[in-house]
Amino acid sequence: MAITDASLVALRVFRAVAERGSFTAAAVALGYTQSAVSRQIAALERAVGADLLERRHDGVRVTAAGRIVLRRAVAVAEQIEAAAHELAGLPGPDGAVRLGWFTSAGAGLVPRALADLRRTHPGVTVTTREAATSALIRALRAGSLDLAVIATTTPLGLPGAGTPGQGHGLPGAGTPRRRHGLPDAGMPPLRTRVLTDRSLMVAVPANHPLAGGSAIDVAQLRGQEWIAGHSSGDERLMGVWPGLDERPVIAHVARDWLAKLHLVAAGCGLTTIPPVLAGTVPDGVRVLPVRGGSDEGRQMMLAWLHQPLPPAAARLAEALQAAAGVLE
Amino acid sequence: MAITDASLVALRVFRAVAERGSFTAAAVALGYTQSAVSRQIAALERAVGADLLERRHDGVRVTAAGRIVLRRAVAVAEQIEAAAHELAGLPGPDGAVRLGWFTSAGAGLVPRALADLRRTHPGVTVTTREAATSALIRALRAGSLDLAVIATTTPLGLPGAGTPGQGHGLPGAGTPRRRHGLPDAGMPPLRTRVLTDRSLMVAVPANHPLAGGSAIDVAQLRGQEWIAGHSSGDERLMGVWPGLDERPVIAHVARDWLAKLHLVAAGCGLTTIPPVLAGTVPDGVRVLPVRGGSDEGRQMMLAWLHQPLPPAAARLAEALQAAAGVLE
DNA sequence: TGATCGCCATGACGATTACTCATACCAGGT
DNA sequence: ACCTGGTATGAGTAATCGTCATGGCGATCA
Repeated sequence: MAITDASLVALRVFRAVAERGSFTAAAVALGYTQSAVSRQIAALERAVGADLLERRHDGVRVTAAGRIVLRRAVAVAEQIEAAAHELAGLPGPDGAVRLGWFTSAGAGLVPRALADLRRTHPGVTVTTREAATSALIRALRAGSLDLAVIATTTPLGLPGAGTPGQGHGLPGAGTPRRRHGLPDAGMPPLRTRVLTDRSLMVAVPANHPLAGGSAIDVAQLRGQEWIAGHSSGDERLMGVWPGLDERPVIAHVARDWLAKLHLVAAGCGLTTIPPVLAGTVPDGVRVLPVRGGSDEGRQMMLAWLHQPLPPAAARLAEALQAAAGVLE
Repeated sequence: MAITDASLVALRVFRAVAERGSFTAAAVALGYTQSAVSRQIAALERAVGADLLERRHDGVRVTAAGRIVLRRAVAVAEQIEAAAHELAGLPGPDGAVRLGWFTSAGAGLVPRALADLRRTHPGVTVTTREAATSALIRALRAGSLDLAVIATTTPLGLPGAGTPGQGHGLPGAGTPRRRHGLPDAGMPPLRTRVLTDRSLMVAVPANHPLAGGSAIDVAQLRGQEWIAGHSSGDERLMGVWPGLDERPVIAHVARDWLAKLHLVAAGCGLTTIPPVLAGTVPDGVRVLPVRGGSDEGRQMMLAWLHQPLPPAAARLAEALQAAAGVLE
């Protein structure tokens, strides 16, 4: 192999490791796991044909070959950054904003906010894309996204959740405050704002015995059949009630919310649902809060990197905040 | 997405397209298909968020955004090249040569040559890796390999086979000559030397009715059961006789030569085999030439990029040539 | 006008890569 | 002996990459 087989990602990771002297620290900073960093470094060393880092018990040291590659990695990054700046100077669509969102926010919040924004600010163009929260955070840092709607799922053990980061309010918010549960410890710190802070609910078929009440007692969830969400990495899609104190009976597994909700409507089982989606359920589905058991609160947050937000992004942020307020 | 999502491969492909004004020409030059080039450009354009190339019926033109990226792509390539040069100046193992080889050569030629070389030049260190011929050619061009043993499989329609390239002999060979069947039309031209030029053979079980003769008539291959090789891209692993004029009965599919040959020994069927592997068959297998039908000749060639070969690589080339001579 | 050619785009598919979680191993400290 | 901090690697899954085949478009030619 040769250094021409290296990837930009590997060079970026190597730089972060070299600057921090630790795979683990670089992983946190970049939003990867230590394992991914280790593999990227190994791949780069294979490509180069030399050890770039000397492993020690308390981290790593850059070798002579590593210093050569580091210098060039920095220069490559500068070329890419220069290209980005030059491209930014080109005429482009005014008011273009790139928004990322995690799955549940897609159906329940983003469309409403975009429709409102189109009415109040027709000049703002928004492109959106769905991703897991960890990928959204990486994209913010990489400059791929301007804004992201992220979920706080700290109780589920997200990567990078060890040390709470710091967040900031909207432009002009003043003193930084610590935000509880922000799933990110990277640098530079992201700025965030809480959009909603609600407890999870359960979607039941309208003709289900539990559908007649105003709330479900957690004990009544025992013995039910569940429509489980797909579980992958940090993206634990909802399905079984998180506080269920028995082994769940999983009748169906689906990733798609539409499929899940229609399965509920058809009487195939129950599923956990965030309140943001309550307004999107089809006929034949009731959404109910759960009493008792542990608090299953979840926050939905808006995150961004650069302060101040450009006007178009600020308008979008306001629209998202307003839409979330309606849902509260 | 952002330009930071770009890959070095995409930048390299974009440069080749921009310089040639054509996806198809760039594909030939780089050893890809037009389709792969098209996808790489599309991915890069998504990353950048702008069209880099203006499509026309007779090729492509670089856009304003494309010119910016092109300049930076060249600069990035220069940084990578500089790193390679600086790394080359580091103390490393003397006489290290990187050899690539296609599957059949691995068992039949390379081990013999390496053993000979170890005896005659113990200071030469060789690392080898297996790959399909098209990937080997790409690796030579990328500087990942110093030498490659490649197969000429032009009758099987290899990518880039349209225009024969030019080849040269070993150091000091003099005037360039056209080499028939070289599966490569990229620039700069590779230098090649034919190692063997033999006809394919058939491996039959020792107790098979066809095993008693000194050769097999092509008509006798009808109705036999075959052990087929895996077929993937340009790497058509051998199995069914290429000139068979009936629909083959495939009893087994295996990629591994050892497995294939032991299946033959067990009486499970016949398989096509290059002569280079004749000396590696286990007990219970006979290898026979085939008479009649079309000529199923195949060349095994040595290829490299830079002239003159460094001393260690030249020694390896000689060892491979000598080993091939024994097999002729 | 229809056929042909050259060129890029895209569907479908299989192989490879990238990343995660879980676990193993090592060194150092208490 | 146990704990902590750190890197390496097995296993599994999703995404990406590249190929072949095919489609669409424009230009040229008979």
